[in-house]
Amino acid sequence: MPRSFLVKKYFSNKKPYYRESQLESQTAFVPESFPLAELPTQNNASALTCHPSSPFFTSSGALPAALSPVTPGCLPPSPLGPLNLSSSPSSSSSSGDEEEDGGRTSDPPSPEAGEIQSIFHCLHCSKTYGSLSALSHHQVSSHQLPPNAPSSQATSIPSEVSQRPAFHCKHCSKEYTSLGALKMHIRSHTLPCVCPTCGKAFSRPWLLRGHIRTHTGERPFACQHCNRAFADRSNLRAHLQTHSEVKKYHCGSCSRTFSRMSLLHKHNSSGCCTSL
DNA sequence: CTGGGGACGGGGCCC
DNA sequence: TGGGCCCCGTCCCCA
Repeated sequence: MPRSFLVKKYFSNKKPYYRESQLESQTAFVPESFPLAELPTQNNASALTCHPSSPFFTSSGALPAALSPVTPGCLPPSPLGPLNLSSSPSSSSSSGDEEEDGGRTSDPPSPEAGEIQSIFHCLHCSKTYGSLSALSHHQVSSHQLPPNAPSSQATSIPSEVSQRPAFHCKHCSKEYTSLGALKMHIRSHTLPCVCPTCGKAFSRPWLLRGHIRTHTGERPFACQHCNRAFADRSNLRAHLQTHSEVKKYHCGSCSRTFSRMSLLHKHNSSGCCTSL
C-alpha cells in the first residue's frame, strides 16, 4: 500500500472491511461503548478528553437517537426530508457535486476525540501506566518483551517510533504520525455517519453520500466513451480502463494488461505464464 | 475462469 | 487544524 505510508503496519492485519453483516450490527452502535483510544501524548490529553456521547448525533444532543438506524448524523440539514439528496444527477462534478453539502459542517464533530486519552495499557496483563516509558519498562521486566516489541495493540511502541509522535488506535493496532490521521482513522471504527434509509454507517460524510446514491440511483459520473454512468468516480475510472486497449496493470510475465489490479492479481494467482 | 461493475475504505492534498 | 474531495485500492458479486 504505497499510499498508506503514514500507517505503521506492524501486524499487516487486514483493513477493517465493513461487510453488510458487520454493518447491520454496527448501525446501532453505542458511541460510549467503544474503548478508549490510547495516545502516548500526555501533552494533549486533557484537551482531547471529551464526551464520547457526541451531541452531533442528534440535533438536540440526545444520545439515544444515535441508536436509531436512521439517524442522519452526517447528513446536512434537509428541508426535503431524510433522503434529501442532490437532485441534480448531472451536476456530477468532482468538486461539490452535491451542493447541499451545506458547507463543510455536514461532517459531525468527531466523536473519537472522546476516545483519546493518554493511558498506556499493557495488553498482556491489562495494567495501565501513565507514561510510555513506564509501560515499556513493565513489558520488558514483566513480560520479557523487547522494548520495541510491537506487542498486541496500540500501546507497545517500537523504540525508534516512540522517539517521535505516534498515535495509536485502540480499536486496532494501527499507528499514525499525526493526531488528525488517527482521528480520521478512528472514524472508521465509530462510523458516525448513518444512512437514513438503510441505517448503514460510514466513517465519513462523503462516503455516506456516495452510499446514498445507491438508494437514489444517482449516477453523476458519466463515461465519455459510452452511455454508462456511475455513482462512484473510482468506478468510472476503472470503467474507462475498459475502453483503453492498453490497460493500466501489466502482467510482468506476459504481455497482458488488465483494467484492475484485482484482475492482474487473479491472473497471477491463477498461474499466469508459468513464472509463478 | 475472466472481465467488469458496485460499493466502499483509507490516506493525501487542498482549502 | 479540520473538513471535503480525489485518487488508489480492495472485496464481492454477477454475467
